[in-house]
Amino acid sequence: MAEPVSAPKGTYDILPADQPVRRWVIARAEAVFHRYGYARIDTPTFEETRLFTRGVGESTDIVRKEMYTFEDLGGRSMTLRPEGTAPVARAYVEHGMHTLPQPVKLYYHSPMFRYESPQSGRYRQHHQLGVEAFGSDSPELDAEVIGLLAAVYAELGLSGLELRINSMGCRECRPGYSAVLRTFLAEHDDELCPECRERARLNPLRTYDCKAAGCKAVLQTAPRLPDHLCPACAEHHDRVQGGLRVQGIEFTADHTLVRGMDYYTRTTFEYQSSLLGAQSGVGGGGRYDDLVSAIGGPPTPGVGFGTGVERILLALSRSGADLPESRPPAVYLVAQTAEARGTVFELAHSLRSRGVAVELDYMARSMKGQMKQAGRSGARYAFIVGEQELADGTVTVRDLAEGTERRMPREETVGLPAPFQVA
RNA sequence: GUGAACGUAGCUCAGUUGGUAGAGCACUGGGUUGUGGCCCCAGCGGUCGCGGGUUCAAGUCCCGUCGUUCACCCCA
Repeated sequence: MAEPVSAPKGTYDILPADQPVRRWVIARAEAVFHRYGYARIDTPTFEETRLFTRGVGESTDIVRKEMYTFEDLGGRSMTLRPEGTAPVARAYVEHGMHTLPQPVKLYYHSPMFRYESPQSGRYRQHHQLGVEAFGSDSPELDAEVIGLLAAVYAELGLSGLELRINSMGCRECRPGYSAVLRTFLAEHDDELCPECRERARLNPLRTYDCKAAGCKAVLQTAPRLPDHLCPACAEHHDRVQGGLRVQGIEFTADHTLVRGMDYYTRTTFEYQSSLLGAQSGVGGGGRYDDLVSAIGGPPTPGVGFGTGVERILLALSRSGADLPESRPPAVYLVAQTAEARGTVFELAHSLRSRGVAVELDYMARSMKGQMKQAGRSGARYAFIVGEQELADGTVTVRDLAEGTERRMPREETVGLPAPFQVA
């Protein structure tokens, strides 16, 4: 026997039994996206590597150590999409969407790839649902996007989420704060972990990601970002919070919330669930007013979020909610004798072409075996064809839920009441 | 990339101080010849993750490796 092959580390198969809940989550989320005026976009699974190095940022963990990058046969460097925003921004530019009425509101559902060590709720291939709105710098749009994500979670019955928000400032005020923070960190160099010393030089804001006790202690006394926002950013931040209050959304301001992509400006936010353990983030996003120009487009503001399908599923299953299961066939056809099989096969075709979901036996099972299958399949009806039915052109229709049955001509079976007609 | 625990039938697991593998569920058949979901009986199914080592003998001890889980880290 050949050596067995298993799915790559950190990946998984989405089995038939897993599909219904997943499809339900995606469909409900899409319904909410449409309600808020977002249209679907699909971008390629891989992109030129420089889209991410320029868009997401050279100093981020994603770019530095988590990308699936490869050279194609033409010698071009390609990367499996690690996040959804940069590709959608690329498509916005490439298709001249700045000529459309702004803002342009797009959503996606796509697999993402990151070379990380897997654990619960963290995979090398996972799926995100996300939205991006380009072309408006209105703080109401930030508040709406945050509210939209809350609406998605509400639609799915996901509760117990905590929302944290922050402002990263803009290109006017952030460099000033960065410099102040860098100076401060330099003064406390000996108290920082080695990685943070590096971060302090390259991108001081990244030190907020660190969980080391020493670094956290230093940052407790560090100059705070909110105190260094320019008047325009401060006002924007206030108005976002006002917009959240209007929608009745509770949040906590967290000035240490720094997300993993360098493109964020002004608003950042994150929803966390206590049901998820260490990987508590269910979804998050923010504003990225410099991203489009960074990848070669016209200066265009934008705001959006991404939320993890697997994390939603995990939180949902741990919350003990009632979740959808797979749909059974409406009818299971039973051939009592070998001679009846031909008629049953014909009947299956005829019913299916009228839109009825039909299942039947392919394993030459006994009648009892077929009845057993019929019961387990969850079908409402068993249609039984035996010697007598064969002789007079009828079929015995057994209602498996009621335990009742009657004979009727085969042509009349399609007239049975729902759920018979459920496809 | 670092640390810890775990890795036995498709699934969930048991396996005593090392003596060449078991249960439940699932699957197949049967329980007197035209009928399911319950019950009973039988059957199918395992290179004990993989590779080395110690031993007369290893699922059981040791080392390595791969994988899973948890934590660090990072994020969805």
